[in-house]
Amino acid sequence: MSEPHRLRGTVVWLLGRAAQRGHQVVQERLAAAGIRKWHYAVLSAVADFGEQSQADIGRRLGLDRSDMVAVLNDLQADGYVTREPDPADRRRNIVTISAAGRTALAGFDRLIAEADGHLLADLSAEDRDRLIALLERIAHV
Amino acid sequence: MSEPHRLRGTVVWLLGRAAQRGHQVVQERLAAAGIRKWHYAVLSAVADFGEQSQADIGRRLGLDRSDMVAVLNDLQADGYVTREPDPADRRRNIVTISAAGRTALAGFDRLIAEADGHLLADLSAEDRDRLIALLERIAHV
DNA sequence: CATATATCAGGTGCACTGAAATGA
DNA sequence: CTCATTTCAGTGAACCTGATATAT
Repeated sequence: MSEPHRLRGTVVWLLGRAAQRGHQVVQERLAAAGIRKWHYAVLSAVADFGEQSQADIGRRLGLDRSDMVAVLNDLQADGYVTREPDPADRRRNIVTISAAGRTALAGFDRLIAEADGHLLADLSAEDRDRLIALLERIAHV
Repeated sequence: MSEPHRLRGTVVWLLGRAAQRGHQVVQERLAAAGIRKWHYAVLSAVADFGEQSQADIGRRLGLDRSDMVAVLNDLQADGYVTREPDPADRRRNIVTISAAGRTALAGFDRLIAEADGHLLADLSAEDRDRLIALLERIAHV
């Protein structure tokens, strides 16, 4: 039950399959925590970079402005972030992580680390570093 | 405009970004040819392995039975494949590539090779081999 | 009876576009 | 007036499930 030789030879195909498996591994863990991958990414950005506008977060992560609204609606409903208009520029919403958000994020971190470990179970530490270095050169960074 | 440190450290995230970029590079080329990635994959499978049922192709590629129907509808409408009931087992459709399908596939091959080359432009031949080897160990293969 | 195939209907997450309202 | 931000409405591709008709 092997793949066509054309597909086995293409990196894009292989990359897609690997990423799909990675996504599954992550998703099944995050789903148990009630979130999806973009919730984790946005919450991480808010935690790392402090108060910032939605547009800033979106540009950092490569998340569309439209999807950002939906993700923040969820995070806000869960009490993980707050949205307040920026007094200095009232077009903007300042997004801030809450105490509950930090606590939840710590739990999500463990799930992500577990997913990463599971995905890379067969690779040595050197292989993981090599893979990361190669992917960074492809992902445009 | 950097990423959160949590995301930069996770392979799943990086893998997803790299695959997304790869998908874009492929998609914009295949779209110009009027197909999508699964059309190429299915056509490749039919070309490589000869006449076979839809279910066989789907299992080879990891394509859902439901989406397979839609892809084959398109390929058949384009005259790239034929679907005929198997006389030996009339539940099955025998899928066969046509002459036009082979001609089109040769063109698609060039597009995919170009996309792969573009995606891996910064990598040496050794790096590409290393990347392929590492991805195969992740993709489960 | 159980199993396999092809098909259809539909749901969800994701990437993306267009337009509107508000404000700098 | 131009531009940026947020929000809403909606599209398309990918992934997946359930149900049905048909044949083994």
